[in-house]
Amino acid sequence: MAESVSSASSNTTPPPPESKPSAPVHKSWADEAEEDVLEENNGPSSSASASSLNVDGLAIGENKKEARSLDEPDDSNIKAITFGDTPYTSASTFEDLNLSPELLKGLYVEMKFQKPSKIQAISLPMILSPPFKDLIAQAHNGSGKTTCFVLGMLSRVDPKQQAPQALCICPTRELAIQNTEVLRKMAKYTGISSECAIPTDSRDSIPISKRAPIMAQVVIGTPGTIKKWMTFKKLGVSRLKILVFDEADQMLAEDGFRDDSLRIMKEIERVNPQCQVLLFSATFNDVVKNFVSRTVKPDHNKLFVRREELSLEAVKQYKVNCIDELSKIEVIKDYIFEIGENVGQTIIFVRTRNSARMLHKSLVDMGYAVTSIQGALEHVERDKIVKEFRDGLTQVLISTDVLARGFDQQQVNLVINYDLPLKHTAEYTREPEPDYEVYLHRVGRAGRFGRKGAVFNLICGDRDVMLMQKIEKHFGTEVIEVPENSVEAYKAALKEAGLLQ
DNA sequence: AAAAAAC
Repeated sequence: MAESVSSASSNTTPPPPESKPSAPVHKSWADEAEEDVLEENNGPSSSASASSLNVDGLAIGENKKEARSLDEPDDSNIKAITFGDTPYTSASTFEDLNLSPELLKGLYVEMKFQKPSKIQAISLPMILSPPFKDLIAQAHNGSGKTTCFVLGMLSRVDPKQQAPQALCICPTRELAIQNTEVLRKMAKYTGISSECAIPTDSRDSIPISKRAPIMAQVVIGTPGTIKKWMTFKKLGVSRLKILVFDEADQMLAEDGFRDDSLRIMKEIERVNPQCQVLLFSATFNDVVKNFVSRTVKPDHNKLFVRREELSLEAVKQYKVNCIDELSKIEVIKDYIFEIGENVGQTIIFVRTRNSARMLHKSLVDMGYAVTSIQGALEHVERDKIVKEFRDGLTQVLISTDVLARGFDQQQVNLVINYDLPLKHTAEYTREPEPDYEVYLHRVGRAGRFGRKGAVFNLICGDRDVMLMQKIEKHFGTEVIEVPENSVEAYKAALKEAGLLQ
């Protein structure tokens, strides 16, 4: 059994991010790939008991000797670790993937893609080549992960068989809707049917117990509704060929959806042990990384990105010191809104539902046209707010972390962290911890597909200063301080970010 | 004691 560690050439569909003039100097990839493998195998995450070794250790322990790395000329930063001797050739065109003509047409005509992005070039052959191994895939925000698993699902579906063959589980309603829309667009010429499994407002909907069984060939939804449909035997999984977890680290995190996800996974595995499982996310922290590799089959493949390489170079990060809460609002309206209006749409992230309501009211009272979204709103209201934002009817959206992950709106060039993301478990300990993953996901709402963007972190008090420092250290990036509160200083920042002339 | 889903 041989392991190959390789990286693919950069063939991005969308405009690629500008290459950074001064790439950080570090050890060769061979060293890093090996280190990562070793670390995962018997590294500091000692919480994993010996049982973790019987699954993953088998694969990696064997492979260690033969691990090798191919240094690509293009500073490629995705590492592929494949299991066994199935050779995978990265796809430089979509034609390389043996897709149906209808699906190819969807990619070119509907999606307007030209060729696979880097993550697509590497992951699609792994997903689509027999024996259809499980895959854990990490890739940068906005790099085209959705296409990977949507295309993966569509090309594994047999169009002639009217039964659920692909299932995708997402952490939020908004993401399930977005993924369904992408899939329907891409599937336009294939005739493949799909269904979005999300809760409806109970008043005007037929209860699941009275509904016909699901016939759609692809089902995309949130854990609760999918679980419910399965429990009521309305969603059969015996014909399932492929199961996808979007934002997989959150879906399998202990404080995330782990219980729901595992229950769904187990049920599918019970009737259908051969079902291929794909886990996709931009982030996998060490704890969850260790856990997820034990939830998939031992012979899975994986793609990973080093933590330091994850921050998007095209999105400039800034911090602003604010004396109190009120001055946060003043910074937003007097400086950021003042000059930010012409640079595209803005998302303001807050930590709690209540802050979302409060900030929304304050800004509306001052005459600004903003909307807000959070999980306590009614479903129809949430859908409406998102639609208005997508249609460009609103420029500024205040949001809790409901939209922190995956939300893809290319016109968003500006992200404001009104509050820094905090790890909940750490809130009551002496030393608060930032939620690094959420931070990265929020930042990733700007700079979609390598576009330019900027983030303003509003810092208030010693705790925020410390949190910000930790974030900078964790990702090895410098977050530049806006030197003073003046229109000129913010203009300069946005110019530097490439958002203003 | 957050937020997410949803009972």
